[in-house]
Amino acid sequence: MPVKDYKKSIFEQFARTGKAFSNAHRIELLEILAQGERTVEQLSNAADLTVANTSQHLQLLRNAGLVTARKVGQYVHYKLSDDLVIDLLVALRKLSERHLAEVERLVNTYLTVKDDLEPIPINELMERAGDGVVTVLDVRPEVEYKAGHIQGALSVPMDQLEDRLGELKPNQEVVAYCRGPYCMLAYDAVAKLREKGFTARRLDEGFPEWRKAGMPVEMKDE
Amino acid sequence: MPVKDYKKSIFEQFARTGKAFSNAHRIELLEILAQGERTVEQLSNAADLTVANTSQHLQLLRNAGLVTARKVGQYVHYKLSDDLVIDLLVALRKLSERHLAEVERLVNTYLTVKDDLEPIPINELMERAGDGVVTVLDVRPEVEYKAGHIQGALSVPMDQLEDRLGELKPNQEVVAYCRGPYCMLAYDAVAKLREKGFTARRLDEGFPEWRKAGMPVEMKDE
DNA sequence: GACTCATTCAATAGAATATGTGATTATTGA
DNA sequence: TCAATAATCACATATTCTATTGAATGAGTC
Repeated sequence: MPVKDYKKSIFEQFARTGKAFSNAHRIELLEILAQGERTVEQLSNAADLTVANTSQHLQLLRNAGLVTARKVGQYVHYKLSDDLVIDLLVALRKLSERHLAEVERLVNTYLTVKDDLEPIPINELMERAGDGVVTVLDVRPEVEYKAGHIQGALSVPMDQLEDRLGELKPNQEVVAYCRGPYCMLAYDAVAKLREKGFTARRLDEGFPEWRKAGMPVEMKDE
Repeated sequence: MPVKDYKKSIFEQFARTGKAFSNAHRIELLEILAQGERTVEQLSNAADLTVANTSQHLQLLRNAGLVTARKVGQYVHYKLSDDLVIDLLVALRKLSERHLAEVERLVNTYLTVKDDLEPIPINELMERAGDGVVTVLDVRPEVEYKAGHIQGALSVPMDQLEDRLGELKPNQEVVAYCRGPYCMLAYDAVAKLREKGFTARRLDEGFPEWRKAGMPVEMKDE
């Protein structure tokens, strides 16, 4: 095989990986999988796609080596094949934010409160959580909490927050987190908590970034 | 705009960036541009595409915000809009290498000498170049050298190497570099130099990585 | 102003992709 | 064994992407 063909085929291989990121639904699926393992049905619900369609996108992602599947009974569980996929997702987010004015517009329109909430960086939360002086609040749906969460975090899904305020220590600062930079659950939670008189901030990033940073993670039990 | 639409449009924006990386020719163009600024004609030659086709791919890349163009006389010079693009290219390479067995096969087939050549990492070259004890050799085509090269490097394009061996100090170690991890020029150069009795190694990575690492760079003059 | 050259544009045909529908497979539990 | 369910497959269709061709633009030159 001449060098020219070698070059051609290696770029084709890269493009195969790139193609996985060329469709909005697939990116959404990957972002959901960045939270943790999910079944096809869960994914199709979360991304609002038909099951067949979801399945096909997953096949493509699997062929590109980005996700792996394991069958448990009649369910097939998919997950990201490793953290390099998260690296690429993060690089894609950063690049898009930097270069597409439209992204910035969308983010500003929807996350206007962003600067008011004084986000706390991962490192700082890690230190302070160790001292036991903050309540770490996971406001994602319970199923996502069960699949993996920050060590010591309390699960209070957003839609139950108002009813369960009594479970929080009144004088302790609360740090809420959710899925990642474009997830609005934690914003809503902090707004609600402050409204009710709590001292609350949100984690700078989401659960995938926390795990990626090598910080302690738990599964299932609180 | 409801949250659902917001989510939809933000993933669509990410996909727009992703699409740029979904075609082998476009990735090749980006890799070439990672070397430095190029005109449309240079790009079309290097990537072996028609000018019109090259131009169209460049439009797409420009719309995605990945490259910028400036017109000088009748020539249009394109370059990467910033280093985040290189970050994404690198992430894409790494991910593809990890997950596509085919990439590994290609790399092994063509770069079998890889381990024999004891590549020198960027940091180490930086230290040793400061002491003036190594000759740094740029074996890319001269036009690429002129567009930017490692400070103090000597330009000896691969096809002239054999005729210009006299310009090298015989007792000094030579470090050759070229475009990046999949560029074979530096491998060929090291093999040739060793054959002729020189002590030669190749730089671990290429010029884009060197510049990216914040190491000193020169343009035009040697 | 006519000419040349680099680049872009516009139109087209053909290839690849995305999605919905309905059938098929695999597994579980009755 | 049969029914129910999760997931995949197979096909048809609409859409999008890509490469090609030839014309248009626009800057420099004679």
